[in-house]
Amino acid sequence: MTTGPNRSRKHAGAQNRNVTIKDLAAELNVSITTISRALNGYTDVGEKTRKKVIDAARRLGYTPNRNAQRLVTRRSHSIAWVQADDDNKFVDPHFVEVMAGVLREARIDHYDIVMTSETPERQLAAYERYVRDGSVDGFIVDLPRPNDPRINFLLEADVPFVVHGREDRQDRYGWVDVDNYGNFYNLTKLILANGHKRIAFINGDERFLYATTRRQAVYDALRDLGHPPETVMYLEGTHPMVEAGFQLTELALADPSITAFLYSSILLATEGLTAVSRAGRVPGQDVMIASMNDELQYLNLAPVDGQITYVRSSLRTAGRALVAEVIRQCERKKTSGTLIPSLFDLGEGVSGDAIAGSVHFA
Amino acid sequence: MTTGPNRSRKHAGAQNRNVTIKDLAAELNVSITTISRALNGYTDVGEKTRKKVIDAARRLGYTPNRNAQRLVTRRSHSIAWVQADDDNKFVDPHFVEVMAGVLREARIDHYDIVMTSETPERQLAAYERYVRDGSVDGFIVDLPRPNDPRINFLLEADVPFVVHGREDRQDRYGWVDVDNYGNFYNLTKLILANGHKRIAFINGDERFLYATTRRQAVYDALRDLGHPPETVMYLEGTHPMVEAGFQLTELALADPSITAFLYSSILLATEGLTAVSRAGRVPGQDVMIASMNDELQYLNLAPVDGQITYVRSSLRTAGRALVAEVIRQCERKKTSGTLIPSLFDLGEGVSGDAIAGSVHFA
DNA sequence: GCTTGTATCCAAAACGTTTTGGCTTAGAAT
DNA sequence: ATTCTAAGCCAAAACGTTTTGGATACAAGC
Repeated sequence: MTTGPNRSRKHAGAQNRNVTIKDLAAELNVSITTISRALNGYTDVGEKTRKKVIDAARRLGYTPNRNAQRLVTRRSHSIAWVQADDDNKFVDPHFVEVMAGVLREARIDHYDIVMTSETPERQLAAYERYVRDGSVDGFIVDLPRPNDPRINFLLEADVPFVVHGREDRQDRYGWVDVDNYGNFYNLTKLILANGHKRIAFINGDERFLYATTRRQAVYDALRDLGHPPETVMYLEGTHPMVEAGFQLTELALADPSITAFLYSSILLATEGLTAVSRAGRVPGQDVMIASMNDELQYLNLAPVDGQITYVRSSLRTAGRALVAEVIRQCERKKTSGTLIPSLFDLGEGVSGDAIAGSVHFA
Repeated sequence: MTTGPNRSRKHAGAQNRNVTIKDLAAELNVSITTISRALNGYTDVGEKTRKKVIDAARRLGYTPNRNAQRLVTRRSHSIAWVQADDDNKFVDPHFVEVMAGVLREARIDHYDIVMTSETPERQLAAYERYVRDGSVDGFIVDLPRPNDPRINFLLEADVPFVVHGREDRQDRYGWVDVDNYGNFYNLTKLILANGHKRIAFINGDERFLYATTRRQAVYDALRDLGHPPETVMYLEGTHPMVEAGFQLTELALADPSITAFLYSSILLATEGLTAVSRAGRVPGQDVMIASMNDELQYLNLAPVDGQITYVRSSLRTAGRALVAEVIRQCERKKTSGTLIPSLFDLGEGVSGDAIAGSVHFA
């Protein structure tokens, strides 16, 4: 007598059997080939037959078994999105915003998004498994780091994927990104144009490339406009950038020569605003607060209206573009990078045009 | 000549073929049956053979094709989580918190979570399709409404699912919930015990049952402690409860007899705190702010420390329980409801014990 | 009448597993 | 010597599709 496998896999059993292509064929006295071809829109089935098939399919509630389809076509019509779960860190409102776009776009093309979280050490293993077991057709890669092993692997495996963000091999894969450099260059320029002599820059986590790019942009702007690097007090938050906004701003407030605060995220900025207000400083009057605004839907900016100068950029749009791109690759159309456009949006009390205006300061 | 289907489904092509069970069998000169049984831990394969198989599998990088497994076992080892995408509404920080738990637990049991967003009208269709095409083994249902059609359908289809929240048929399915009634009953009791005579209650969206339950709890507490219903000014936010906190609080502030503010979510509460402070009122001194705290990881409560009295309850834990329960059903163990325990957590300036203490007010 | 073409249809193979129901062989029990 | 048991292996069927390579019938062209 043989016994079952070690990890007992009891069957769900008693699953009310769904109607199959065979049932349909029997019902209509045609071959299963005809059913399949009728339903998939081939031209070699007569119009009356096709109608008969479609009607019967609807009537009997026939839906092709996805697993059989996946097996024979070798396509799963799903894409994987592996989250880094380094204990508590992957939860980030920015991420949800992207996800909204991802899910929306995937739905349109009838793709499924399969989401997993994995600890950093085991992430790569998850990718490998998904590639080898045929679970998914492609991948979304988030928050790339320098020389990211996930990208190494996916390039090597030659499997469709898209990156949210860029690194040095950006010409070898599809990516979607905001213009981090341009936006922070312009924000810095704007602050300087308003006469500020010292700036606190609260950046994101430099383990991720977007933060590095932003830092470079800020210092480049300083240099190009003839200001010394000491103009900025540089502060780095850790990902996801919470708890940081308040504390780091308080730190910067200790130096009274600082009159402008530049934040890498609107989330940091709103916290910073609280700290600034508590310290008795008045945004738009004796201090300027600038930030990137990723248009987090849940975040109510009404209370801080007119107190923060920001550049808007839709993470949701980025999410949609991500899926569009990876699906394009799955269907073997050409690969390309997508730059998500940003909008300059100035708070109240703004004078002049977008770049020159806002909270003028001697 | 016949032409292809209307919606052209080009194959991804050139997929470097993965190693199959046949390859492995050929390599080792054993049958595929033996490979399968060796890898799945059956006892009718010799130990030397099993070792040989396992070694070769690792060496050649063999991973069983998931789609073939799904087809033959009729189990997908994945569960669906369909989000309502009524344009902008499904993005909610509470949701992410639950998701963190969901993904974490799913990973442990090697289940995949397939996520979709669907417009409200088409949600049910998504459920039907998933049931019929064998994509998933079970479902997670979020934010149940009264007589929820999704629950009707899933009960009818007799397919594993779990509900985050409860409604009147809670004995017929597995669910996970916080003790909404108990928590708000106690919070109200606490406010009254501190001598407050008028309370503003900013609740969540009553289209969802948790909000209704909370309202009932508040009014029951009033009644049980002999206070008239007019004690509370009732304000309802719309889901997801953003933009509401600030405005509704301002509205309530217009009535100076109100000295306590009770919020359905810490998100509302922090916004409300801003409004209260702006109005020159001092939390913990001339006004009390109480709330449910769902332990949103990204939300920095340090700045508001000691100013809000709350009951803590982990949405992440709820997420984990959701998955555990639905998997239990998929594997045909018994079904049960899970109540997520809450913690009373009082702000600074608290006197006395958890229920009687906090911000005493004449 | 014979060929060619066209419109419909279909049998069978294939996808990569798991599972069923054996079949050997070797040793123990009779 | 025969029967029984257990250990170890395997061929074949099955899961539900899609796709290949015809087959059939009928009309048109010669």
